[in-house]
Amino acid sequence: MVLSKACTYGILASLYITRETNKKTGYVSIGRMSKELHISFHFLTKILQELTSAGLLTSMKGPKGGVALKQDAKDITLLDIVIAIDGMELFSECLLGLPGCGNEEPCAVHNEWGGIREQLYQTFRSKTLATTTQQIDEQNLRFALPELLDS
Amino acid sequence: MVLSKACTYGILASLYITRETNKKTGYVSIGRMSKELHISFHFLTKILQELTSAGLLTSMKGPKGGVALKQDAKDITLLDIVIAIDGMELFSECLLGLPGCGNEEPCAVHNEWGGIREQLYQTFRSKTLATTTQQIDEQNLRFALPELLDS
DNA sequence: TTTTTCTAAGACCGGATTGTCTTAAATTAA
DNA sequence: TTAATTTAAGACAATCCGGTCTTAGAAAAA
Repeated sequence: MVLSKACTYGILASLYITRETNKKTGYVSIGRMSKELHISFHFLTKILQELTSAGLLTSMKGPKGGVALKQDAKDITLLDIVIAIDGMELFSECLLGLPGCGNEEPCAVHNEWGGIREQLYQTFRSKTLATTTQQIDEQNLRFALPELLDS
Repeated sequence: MVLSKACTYGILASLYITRETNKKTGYVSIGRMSKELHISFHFLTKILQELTSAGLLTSMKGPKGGVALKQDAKDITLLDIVIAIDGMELFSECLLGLPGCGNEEPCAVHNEWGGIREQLYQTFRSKTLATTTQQIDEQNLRFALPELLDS
């Protein structure tokens, strides 16, 4: 798995918050969000706390409370969220896990992976919450988990 | 982590086997290999068993036994090894983990991730054990874990 | 045949990640 | 002030992966 589950939940939740705060001012309830995105409430809360302490979100307790973007949606990138939750390892580590791998001592796939990794970085960096939610609305893209089916 | 540790160990071991069987005929001892690559013997054994049951290696018990490539080194790609150990998920799954994501119902990063994923796939597919070991020798590339330092 | 050298196979443990639950604290509304 | 709503925080359980260990079994050598 390239991104941890916590990280993908963090991205989906951030997109949800962006769309909701477009509609109405104020905070978005974590309880309501967890229901609509089909993510465990307590797990989602923990993830959003990480984004809050990273300075990407603010929160408010009590009735009418919830979370909101701390910065403008055009100033938060998906890269910010990935780094806040999963850290920088994805963009710095050797694909084969060789500790000293670098330009001086490259491994067998160092150059290829370096290029791919850079594209991944630029992809996350170029997508802000604003542009991504706009894209979602225009192209009717998916950004939520489906309800789990009972089997 | 893009590849599991088991998968990277499988790649490193396969490259080692290719280089050793270049020198002498017959089988490569797992015990000796685990020492030189600094990988746990029993863990390496488990990984090599997966590669054996996937048809990439053969094994022989007893003295002078060990493992060997079942096919020619130019017919085994790094992709074969990745798929044998980690499966196809890396090359098929949605980056955001949305179950139904595809061309009909794309997620917000579907197209970008699709392109990157394809490059990753082609990189692994284009590198055979033969070409990669040749590259390692010519360019003096790293393909083994360093000995762990006592601290 | 017996011993030694190996791989085969699977039980087992520890730590990280994922996910659940409970309690506390803050804020609003009545 | 009191009650209701909501996040904060942390304990806790379950699951998966990485790694270790033990026993079995096969093949070669003595």
